[in-house]
Amino acid sequence: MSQHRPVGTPGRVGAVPALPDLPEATVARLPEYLRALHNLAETGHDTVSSEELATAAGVNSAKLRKDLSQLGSYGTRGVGYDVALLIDQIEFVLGLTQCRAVALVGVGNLGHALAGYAGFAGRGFRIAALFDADPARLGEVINGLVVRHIDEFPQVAAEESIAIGVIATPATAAQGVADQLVAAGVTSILNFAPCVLVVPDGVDVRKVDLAIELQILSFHEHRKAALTGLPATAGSGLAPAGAGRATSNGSSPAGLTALPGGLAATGTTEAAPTGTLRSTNAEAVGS
Amino acid sequence: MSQHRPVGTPGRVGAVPALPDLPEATVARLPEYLRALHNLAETGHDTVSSEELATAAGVNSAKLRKDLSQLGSYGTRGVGYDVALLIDQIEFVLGLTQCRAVALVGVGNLGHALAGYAGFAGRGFRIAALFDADPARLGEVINGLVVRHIDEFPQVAAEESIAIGVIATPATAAQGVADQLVAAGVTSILNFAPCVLVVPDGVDVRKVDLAIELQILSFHEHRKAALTGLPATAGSGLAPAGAGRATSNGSSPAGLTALPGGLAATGTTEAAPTGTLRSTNAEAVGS
DNA sequence: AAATGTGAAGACGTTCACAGCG
DNA sequence: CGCTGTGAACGTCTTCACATTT
Repeated sequence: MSQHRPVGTPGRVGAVPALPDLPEATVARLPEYLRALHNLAETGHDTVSSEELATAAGVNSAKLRKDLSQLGSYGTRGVGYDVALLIDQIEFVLGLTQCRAVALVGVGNLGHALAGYAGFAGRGFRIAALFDADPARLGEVINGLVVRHIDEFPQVAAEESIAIGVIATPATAAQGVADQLVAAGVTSILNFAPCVLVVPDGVDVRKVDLAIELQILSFHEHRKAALTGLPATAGSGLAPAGAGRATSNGSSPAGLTALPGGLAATGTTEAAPTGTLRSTNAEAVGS
Repeated sequence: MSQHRPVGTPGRVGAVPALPDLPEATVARLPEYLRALHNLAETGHDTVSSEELATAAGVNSAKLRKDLSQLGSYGTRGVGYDVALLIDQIEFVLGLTQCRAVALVGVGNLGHALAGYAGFAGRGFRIAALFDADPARLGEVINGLVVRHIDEFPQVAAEESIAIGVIATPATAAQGVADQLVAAGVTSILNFAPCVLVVPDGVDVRKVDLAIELQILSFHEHRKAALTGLPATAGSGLAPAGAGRATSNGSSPAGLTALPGGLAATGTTEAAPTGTLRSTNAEAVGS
């Protein structure tokens, strides 16, 4: 709480400003604010109020203000935030002032799509190299990049200054790949394989597991079905204007449902949690 | 809290077990436990201790025990948990006893990969239909499914009992698609488009944004670079066996970094915990 | 008057440590 | 004795409400 830096006179001297250590929850939302800000900038807005920006980013305004205040941000009371300035601030904090080179390992179904994903480019990242272990895939060209053997990684990583790796291999190969990446100096990994990665301290791992996301939704479906009793279709209202309420979620008593027998269902593996958003419900229509 | 159901005698009679309303954080971890349990089951384990399962799932044992106790789970003191039983329990709670039909909208780069993703099948989900708005893509067959026009959604949704939709369209189209899905009775949406969706109450939305994940990693890269002072590559130790420590994360003094334009921020840096998983460091090698 | 920045309160989540059971 | 289950302590995140500033 009391732990602020001596902001006495703001960034005065030459090399003063370091990175404030932001709460993780805040860090996870900054990219969202950034995206919203870029949208606003393109729409010709010069300033935004916390209310407007919060709505655009899908959070409430108090949270947004607190988040921005963490970076010692510069809003003007009575006016709002300067869009361009905020963009610079956030991009700086996120380390996006330089385009970062990332390596993608595993060019299967998903990896292929990631390699071709246009969304990375405009957001500060460049896929600098593709790797796989399968001899059959080596040499293949995707989006202008040749697929190389994973053993070439150390060399390429050094050449391209790669510090971030994306793993899109099968689960069985993921840990081995992670070890190779870490050994070659990678310090951040985005893991799409449905498994837990063990890495040394100082290496950050984030995980994206598609099946897990669906399973979480499944839980809520299950819950909603139990509450309403009727799993029917029901064409509810559209989103536009005053959205209608659907399930109340509070302290209502849970519904009952029959238990499975001695079944042994399907599935096999999955993955981890996400620090992402949850359901939103405001009144304004999106775009 | 304290809100459990009378679990007096376990899942005995016919319709006893209701859904406790679990903390979201717990729900988000259950799929991870489930995956670990399936792995254990395949390896011939009949029981697991909280310690073992926790390690396999990448969490600490106290958290795991608390999570499992929420579902009134059945561990045996002095022994551990029955693997098969726990699997059933968790699958039941997550609503995975039935295979759920999901619709995928947007068969572009990413959507294409999702349509072909094998990981869903074994995990309780079936992609039941594909949609797009682009006439050029209609009729295309992916993985045995024909791409249909989004306007056919209501009809197909009714036929296939679809309650979960996956949006993999460009951001500009996403809100419109979401409205269509909701109007047709969809109550859960997994959104891959980089935008905020506005939906009525009672509809759950989860978002997966690949660029955001990378941006979060970028932040940590930026921070680590500021701490070490040297953004060089540096091949650290391998992960296998006794993992080596990389960055010490404690109270090391913060490094300074030059600011862009006329910004000014200050402060000390420090390591922060994550809501989700973070770097792990145990000694055992993964698989 | 309008909107930011922030203490303080509250909700939520995690970790500790041990009682209690097998 | 080993391991689960859980009360209590602790820490983090969110929300409220208002003093402060332009």
